[in-house]
Amino acid sequence: MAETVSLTFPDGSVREVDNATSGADIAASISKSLSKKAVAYAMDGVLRDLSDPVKRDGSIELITRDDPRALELIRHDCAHVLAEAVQELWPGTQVTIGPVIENGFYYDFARNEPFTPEDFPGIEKKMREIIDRNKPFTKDVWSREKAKQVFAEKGERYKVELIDAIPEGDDVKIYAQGDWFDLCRGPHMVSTGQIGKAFKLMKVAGAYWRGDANNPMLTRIYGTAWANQEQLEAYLHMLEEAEKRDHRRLGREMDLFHFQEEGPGVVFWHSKGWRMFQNLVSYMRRRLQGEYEEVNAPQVLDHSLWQTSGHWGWYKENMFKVECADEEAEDKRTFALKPMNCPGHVQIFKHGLKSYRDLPIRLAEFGAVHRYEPSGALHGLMRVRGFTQDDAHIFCVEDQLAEECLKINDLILSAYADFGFDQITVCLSTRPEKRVGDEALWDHAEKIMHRVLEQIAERSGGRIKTAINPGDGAFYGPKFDYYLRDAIGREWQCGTTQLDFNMPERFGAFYIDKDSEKKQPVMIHRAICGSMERFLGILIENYAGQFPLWFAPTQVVVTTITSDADEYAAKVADRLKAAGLVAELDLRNEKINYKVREHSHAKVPVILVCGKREAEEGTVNIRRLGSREQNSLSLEEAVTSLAEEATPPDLRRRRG
RNA sequence: GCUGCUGUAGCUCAGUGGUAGAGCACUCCCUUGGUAAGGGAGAGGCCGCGAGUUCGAUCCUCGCCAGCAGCACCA
Repeated sequence: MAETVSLTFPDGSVREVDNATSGADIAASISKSLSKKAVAYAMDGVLRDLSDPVKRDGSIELITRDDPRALELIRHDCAHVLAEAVQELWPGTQVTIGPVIENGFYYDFARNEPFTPEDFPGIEKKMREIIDRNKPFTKDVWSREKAKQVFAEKGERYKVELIDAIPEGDDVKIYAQGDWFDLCRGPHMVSTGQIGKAFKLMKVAGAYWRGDANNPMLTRIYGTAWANQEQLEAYLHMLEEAEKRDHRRLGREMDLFHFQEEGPGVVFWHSKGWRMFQNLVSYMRRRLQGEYEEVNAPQVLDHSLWQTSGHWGWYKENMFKVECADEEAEDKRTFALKPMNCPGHVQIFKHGLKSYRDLPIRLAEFGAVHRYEPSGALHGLMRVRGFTQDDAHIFCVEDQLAEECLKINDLILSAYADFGFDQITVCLSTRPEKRVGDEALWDHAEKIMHRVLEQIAERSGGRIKTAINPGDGAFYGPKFDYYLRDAIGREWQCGTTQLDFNMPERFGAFYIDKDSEKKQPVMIHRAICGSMERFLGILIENYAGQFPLWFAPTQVVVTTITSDADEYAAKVADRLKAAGLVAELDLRNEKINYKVREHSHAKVPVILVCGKREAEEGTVNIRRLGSREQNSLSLEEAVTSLAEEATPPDLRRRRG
C-alpha cells in the first residue's frame, strides 16, 4: 500500500517520497557517486540497511563509508566475515554472537579444539578472500519455526537458544553474505567488499556463554577494524604507547616495587615506590586535618566479630583465616585478617557513650586490608590481595547526611584535581532488589542523595558529569561512585560514598539523643583514592612515570662533568636537601651523556649539571625531563624556584 | 575460579634428549669526557616446583605454583 512520507535531509530540505523507497533509491536520486559511496542510512539518527524502505516521516541521512558512524558497520560486518571464515576453515564450529566493541569486535565460537594466535594468519587470509568475493549482504525475515529448524539442522544449538530469547513480536532477521548466513539484528553495509582490509585479529580468550560462569566456556576471537590502514596503524601504535606506560613495567624500570611468587597479590615496595606511597598518604592526611580523627584498628580479630558484621557468612571465601601455626597450641581460636575497616571503626565508636552533641564523628584510617581475591582477578597494583584504603566512617544523624555527602564530594573532587584529574563522573546507585533497612529509610536516603547529586552538578557548573545506576546500590544503602578519566581516556572508579543502614544495627551502635534515649546513628563509608596501591598504579599510568615535581620520588639529580666539580656538586645537593627537596648526587666517573641518559630513563624530572664553569660561577645548569634545553641560573635562584615548584598543591593553597 | 598461553641470569630474550648462551644492568681496570650508550676484563643460572618416561630431562608426559590475556568476580 503505497503512501507518501516526508523526509528531512541534513541540509534542511524536505522531500515527499513513496514509503517503499529505499535508502539506496534515495542515494541514487541524489547522485551517482553518492549511490556508490553510501553504505547505510540513518533515520532519525538510527542506522538502517541501505535496502530498507523508509516507511515513515523522519530526518534522513545517507552514511558513506568514511562517516564515523560507518565504523560500527565495518566492525560488525567484519565479525560476520570472521565467523564465515572460521566455519569455512573448521566446519562444525558453532557460531554464537559477534558484537561490536570499543575499537573492534569479537566473535564467540563453540569448538572442542580452541583457537590459538597461530591460527590468525590463516583466518585473516580467508577473511580477505571473503571480502574480495564482495558478496552482497541480504536480509530475510524468517518465521521462528523456520529459523529454529534451520539452525537446529545445522547443529547450531546456541543460535536456537538466541532465537528463543528474541522477544515475541520482534522479527527474526537473517543476514546472508553469499551462501553463509547468520541470525542478526543488523544493520549491515551493502556488501563484504566495503569492509576493506584495515582489520587485524588481536587475541583469543575464553568467555562464558551469555556471560554466566555456570554456562560452558566458548572461545572468543577479538579483532580490531578501521576505515583505513592509517587508522589501524594509529590504533596499533596507541596500544604500544599504552603498553609502555603499564605501571607494572614502569614499576620495574623505575625501581618502585615488585611482586614475587611467594606473595601473589601483595606488593614489595622498594624505597622509591614507598616514598611515593608515603607522599600520597601525607597528602591525604593533610587533607583530613581538622575534620577527621585518624585511628588505627587491629589487623587480626576473632572471627566472632566478623560473624557479627556478617562478613564471615557471605564474604568468607574472600577472607584470610588466621590461627596459631602450632598444631599443639592450646589456644586454637580462629581469627581473621581484616578485609574491611568498618567493623573496627564501629568498635571505636562504641567505646564509651556518645552524645548527639558529638555527631558527626568522622573516623579515618589508612587501613591495610586483605582480601582473598580470585587468582585470575589479580593485576599488578590495580587488583591485589593486600592493600591500604584511605578509609573513613562517619557516624551521624539523618539530618546531617546531605551536608556530609557534599563535604566528602568537595574533598574528593579537590584531591583528584590536585593529581590532574578533572574529568569526573559521579554515579548514584539506588536500592537493589536484595536489601536491608525499611523502605521509608531508603526513600528518605535516596531523596537526599538525588538532591546532593543535583547540587554536585550545579556547583561544578556542569563540569562534573552525573549519572544514575538504578538497582546498583549496596544491600545496606545507596552510594555515590566517583569515576575519573586518565590521560589516555580510561575511566577508573576510585572514590565512593556509601550510606549504611545495616552495620550500626548489627553491632548495636548508638548515641544518646536529646531526649536521653538511645538512637542508632547512620553510618557513611567513604574512600577517596580507594586503594592507595591502585591509585598509585593509576597515577603511574596517567603520568607515564613522569610525575610533577611535587610527587616525583626523586626530584633532582645533581651530577658532574668531571671530578673537578665534585665538591661543588655536593654542596649543591646539600642546599637542595636543606630546602626540602629529594636530591641525589651522581659523581660517578661516567660521561655526562651517559649520566643524562640514565637519569632520563629513570624519569628524574630535573637534572642539575655542575661542571668547572658552574663551580667557578656559583651557578647550576638545569635540564628538564623530556627537554633538550639547558638553562643556567644561580644556585640560590635554582633552589628557591625548585623548592617552590615542589610544594604540594594543598600546601601552596594554604600558604595563599 | 574458568579457558588459552607462558615460566632459562636483576631485565629483555636465544637455545639443546648428553647439567647452557647474547645484549643491557652489576663488579674491577683504563678513560676526566659540556647534556640520551667511551674501551677492556670479570662475576652471575637447581633452565618455576614435584613426580613420571629414559642409560641420561632445562627440553617429552602428568600434577602443582606463579605470571599474562580475556571471561566471571570486586558485597
